[in-house]
Amino acid sequence: MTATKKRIIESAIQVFNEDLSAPLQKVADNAALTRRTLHRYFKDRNELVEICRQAIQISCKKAMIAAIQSSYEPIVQLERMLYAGIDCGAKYSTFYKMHRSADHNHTMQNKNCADYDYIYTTFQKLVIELQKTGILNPKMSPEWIQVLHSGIIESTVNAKQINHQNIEDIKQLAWISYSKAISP
Amino acid sequence: MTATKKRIIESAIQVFNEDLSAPLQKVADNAALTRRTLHRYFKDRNELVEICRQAIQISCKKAMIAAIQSSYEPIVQLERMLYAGIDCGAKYSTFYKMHRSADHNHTMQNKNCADYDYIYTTFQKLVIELQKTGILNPKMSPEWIQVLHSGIIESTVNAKQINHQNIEDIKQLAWISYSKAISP
DNA sequence: TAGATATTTCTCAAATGTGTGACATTTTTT
DNA sequence: AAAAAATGTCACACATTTGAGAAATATCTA
Repeated sequence: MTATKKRIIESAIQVFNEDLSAPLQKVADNAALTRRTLHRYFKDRNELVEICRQAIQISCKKAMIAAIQSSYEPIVQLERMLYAGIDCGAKYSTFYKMHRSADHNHTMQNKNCADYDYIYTTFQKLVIELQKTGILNPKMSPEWIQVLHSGIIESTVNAKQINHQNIEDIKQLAWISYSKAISP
Repeated sequence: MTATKKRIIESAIQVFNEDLSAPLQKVADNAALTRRTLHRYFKDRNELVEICRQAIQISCKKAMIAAIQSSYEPIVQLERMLYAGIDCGAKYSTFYKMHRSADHNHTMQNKNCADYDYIYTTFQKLVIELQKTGILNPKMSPEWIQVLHSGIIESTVNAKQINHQNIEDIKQLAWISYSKAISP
């Protein structure tokens, strides 16, 4: 994959994340190249959108699975999953929404869906395990803890835009806030 | 304002919230009426978008200011501001973004900007006050506590869509999570 | 520097979206 | 039930967006 193609995809992800029907001219401007060049790399708009979705899936999946496999300690796994989501930034909320939107047909035949499920059943097992050992609040459902997880990630995306703070500081703030929120 | 006009605006807010450049046909479909009817109520697309923005501002401002004025106790005010945001739902994140986007020219001449500032300087004063009295964690900046606030609201929007839980239960969960997250 | 490759510029046709007039149909009001 | 008001259907002009060819220009590479 050429550098230009990557550049277009990153630009498109940024633009489409906040306006899926934005004209391709916007994507081209954002990537600092012409629309004609953009059309040489992608058959049509649909293909570009689809490739963006794939790129988001691949990078988020990779980060989340690496986080899960980076430790055997549930609490460490949970912490690293949060950091992985923060590293994905705005992509994460799209990833999250993709498998939950009403029109999405979630099926195990689809590799992406299967991986998504692996990630979130693992997450839920982690949470239940930590609730049993008294580390997490047993009164909060795993589902709530999960939406909170993505809400905190969303917060860090906003914090980055507004505050221009050090990303490591933001990560620490996020983990402190999150772990306190869900502790008994 | 007729019921139809309201219906169109609510529909448009839903659609534009997730895709600002969506075709008007989508708005019409979502409101279960024809594009022709939609055009009878609004001069053009810009007018509809602008009216949606006004509607969001009015309803969010009203809810937030009422929350502030509903008590003299800072911690109660903070709690009610969270509930007010939750009641606004998806509108809240648009409201929040409107005054913070890069191209928005934030000026005190504009009533909406002035009101927004009133709400958020009040919020910050509240937080600083509560940090002084040891109720909130003094190590977290008011800015972070604010992005967390909107992140938690975002979480409740997702929780509603996914879990179809009782809204009052979600509010309680949200407040418990938030207050713990920001306590010392 | 010469040749290959990538990008831009300009152009244009096709597709899609927007706004409106004329008239039919439905719903509401009296 | 008749009149009035609101909504739908169809047709159309116009604007914007999309996708691609052809040639000029820029960039990279040996």
